[in-house]
Parts: sequence; C-alpha cells; structure tokens
Amino acid sequence: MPTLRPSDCRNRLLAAVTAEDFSRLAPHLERVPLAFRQVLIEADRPIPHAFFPEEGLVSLIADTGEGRVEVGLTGFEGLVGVPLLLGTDRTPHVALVQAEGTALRIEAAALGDALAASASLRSVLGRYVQSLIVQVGQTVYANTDHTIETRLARWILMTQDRLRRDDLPLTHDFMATMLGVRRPGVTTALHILEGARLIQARRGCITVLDRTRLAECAGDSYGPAEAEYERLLGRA
Amino acid sequence: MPTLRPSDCRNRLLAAVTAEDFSRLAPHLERVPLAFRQVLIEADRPIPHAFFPEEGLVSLIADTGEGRVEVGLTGFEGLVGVPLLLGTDRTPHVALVQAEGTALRIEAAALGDALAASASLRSVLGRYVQSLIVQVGQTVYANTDHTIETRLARWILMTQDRLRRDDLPLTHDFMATMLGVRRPGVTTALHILEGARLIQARRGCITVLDRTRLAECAGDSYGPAEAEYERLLGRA
DNA sequence: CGGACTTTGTCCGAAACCGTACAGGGGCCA
DNA sequence: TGGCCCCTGTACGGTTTCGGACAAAGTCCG
Repeated sequence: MPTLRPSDCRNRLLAAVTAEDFSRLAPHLERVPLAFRQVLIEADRPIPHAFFPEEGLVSLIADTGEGRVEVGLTGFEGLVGVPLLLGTDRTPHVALVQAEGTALRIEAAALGDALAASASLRSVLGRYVQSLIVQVGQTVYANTDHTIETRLARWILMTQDRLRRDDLPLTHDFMATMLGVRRPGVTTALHILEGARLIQARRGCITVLDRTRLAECAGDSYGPAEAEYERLLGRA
Repeated sequence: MPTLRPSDCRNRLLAAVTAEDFSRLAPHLERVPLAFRQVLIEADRPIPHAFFPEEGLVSLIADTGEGRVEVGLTGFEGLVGVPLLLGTDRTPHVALVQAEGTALRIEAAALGDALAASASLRSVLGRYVQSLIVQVGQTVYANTDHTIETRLARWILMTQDRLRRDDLPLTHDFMATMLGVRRPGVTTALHILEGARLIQARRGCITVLDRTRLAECAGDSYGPAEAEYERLLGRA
C-alpha cells in the first residue's frame, strides 16, 4: 500500500498536523468504510483503533443500561477514540456510526507511539479534546434549558456541519433517541421548523432550507462549541 | 519556602503521581485559599494557574451569556484548569468556587514544562480528563432523562464525595442554579428527600442521613463517572 | 431590641413533555 | 399486484416543570 499523503485525506485533524507528525502517522493509517449503525467503540472494552473520519457521522453515547443519550458528535473534523489520547484504552461511552462514510483508522499502539514522540501532535489532538469537552458542555446546556424545537435545530446544524450536504438522512425515531425525547415530540418540532420554512422534511430525509435562521432558532445552544473548534484548529 | 512533600498535600492526583513527577511539580506548587464564589477561571481569558484542590468545591459552568448550567464538579480528587493539559490557555467555561477550601496552584508555564518532560504525568492527568468527560456525559444524561428529585440526589452525593462531610453548606437557590431549574423546584424536591429520611435540611445546610438510599434514588445517573475515576486513578 | 436582608415555604395558571395508542402512507419485495 | 414493514401524523390524559408572586421564618448587625 502506498503511504498516504496529506492531500489524500479529508480529515481536518490530519490536515492540521505538521508534516513531520503526519509522516509519523501515515504508515499506520488505513482507510476503512464506516457502515450505518456500526459500533466503533464498545462500552468498557479495549479500544483497538482510533478513527479519523473523512465522511459520515459518529455519535458518542452515554449508555447506562437503561437510557441512552447522545453526548457528542464527531465527523471529518474530529477523532473517535479520545480515551486513547488520555492514557486509557476504554470508556463507558459508545461510538456508533450514524451516517455511513469512510475513516482513516490507526491502531491504538501506533497512535500511542506517535503521541509519545511528538509534543506538537499531542497539542493538536489535545485541542480537539478541549473542543469536544465544550461540545458536551453545550449539550448539557441545550438539554437542560431548551425546548425540543431548539435542541432539534442545534442537532440538525451540527449534523449538517459534519455531512456537508443539505439533505440529511434522518428518521424521526432516530433523532428522538439522540435527543433523548419521544418520537412524536420530534415530529411536532419538525412541523414547526418546516412551517417556518427553515427545513423541509420528507420520509427519512431532512433538507436544510435556511441555515441562518435555523441557527437563530437554536439560539446560544449552537455556536460556542463550533467557535471553540475554529479558534483551536481553524485555518490550519 | 520549604519544598512540599507528597504527604503534605491532600489532592488525590498529586498523590497518584510518581515520586519523580512530584518532585518536578513540587517547587512550583503554592498553597492558596479558595474563597467562596471566587472565580478561578474566567471565560475566554488566559488561565494563569492550574489548581489542585485539597479542600472545597469548584464548579465548571457553561455560561453562554443567557443561561448558566453546571457541567462538572471538581474537588480534592481533581484538577481545575484542564485546558492547560490540552494545549490551550483558555476556555469558554467558568470555574467557580462553591465551597471554600484550599488548593495547590501552579503556574501554567511550569505545568506545561512538567507535562512536556514526563509521559507518566501526562498519563495521570489525562486519565483525570477522561473521568471528567464521563462526568459531563453523566450530567447530560441526568439533565435529559431524570426528575429534579433524582438530579438533586446525584448532585448531593457528588458534593458529599468532594467535601467529605455529612453537613453540606448549600442553599436552595444555589442548587437551583447548578441544576438549571427553578428555586421552588428544589424546595419541593428536598422535601421529598427529607420525607424519605434520606437527608435533613436546615437553613443553608443539607445533612446526608442515608447515603445508600440516596444513591438508589439517584439511580444510574450516579455511579458511572465515579467508577471511571476509581478505575483510572483509584488506589494509587 | 429592631430593622434589613437572606432563605425558605407555598400557591397559581400555563406550558412543555411524557407514555401510549392507533391510523394512514411510502417503499420494498415476492 | 398484493402484502408487509417501517416511517410519519395525530390524539388523549396525566405528570412535570415553568414563571411569577408573596408570605413566613431565620440571621445578622447596628
């Protein structure tokens, strides 16, 4: 297999890494498909690989036996397998593919070696962890203080950011699970957003019509986490 | 100032660090008081110090202008200033002292030097970050799926873990802000817990009477984060 | 002791959301 | 074409929580 070049991969973290760090990682990167509903990380089991997604969407889910709630979302801007950066090989959170795509994966040991060898790599990936913490914090805020309609607007925006399309393959039932609400609650909230011409809903598909006003609808639940990411990893 | 010895400090992370790492940090550690309502970290401003609390309680708050919600809690088991571990000098989250105490603080630059020099130190502090992420994830779960009563039980337990006493200096208004609910909602929920003899409430003070049943009341919102901490940093 | 302030207890109508159930519609496959 | 399954729309009563207001009780300090 020819060694990957930076221009060959479409993950923003890998693009932000120095040339030297990239060359350290590249021999170990393997492009793999992400299948819908594939579990990339199981709860409390050794994490064999970290994934740098290029296309698709991955949810981080707190699954405490009874309820399941999404706590974070990762796409081509991030990395799945954060515990590997933090000195452990497992986590109670689950990583689940929500929209198919591809990722560059690397074995845990190879990632660990690269991290041990490079402070600049630790810095880039550490900054991503910081932006993820802020994202989870915003999820706390949204789920605590906001209506389903608002939270749905935030979630659609975050999904669109990561899928880079206007048509999002999402069912009501699926969104309800992610937001931790009833399915009919999602149906009603979508009707409101649709009535305001912010989105258009078809069976299994949401189309974003007016991103700007959708962001207004999401209020301050959307924005801080995205700003933090751009501050830490933007234009790199 | 005589250099600190490990036995002189009562922070669990400092206790978990190797002797060599400790000797790297010790010359830079300075014991400071934590005053009630003191702001240790301001939103989006350079973080001058990291703090290893020994006594007292510090909240991590997502403060997006409008609403404020607590996303995490740190005491003698942790570290305030996580962004400094992750390659940045600021964060949109606020760190606010909720119960007075003391902490060992270290300048950002000195901490950065120690981290750059020691993989084992990075591992210990990184594992704390992992446990913090799980804690914030549990906060998402609790605030999404549970009643005020349940969330209050979780919050009292977490506070007691960190203050190591049965009498907790807490007003209803204060707890309401932390949980992101109305103050009368807290009053009502406390009455329920008090009626079940799990706690006793006096003006400005909550006394835990039955920790075991309080944990049952908190359900699965309490536990996973604490288990993750013990797995990663316990008996060290 | 008396006054000011903080904290706690209680109440009201209104809104959001829940759990559950069921009917209609779209798409897929035999 | 017919049958089946998944997705969507809608309904209903019940619970939780909200937003706001006000009164009672405790604490502090002059």
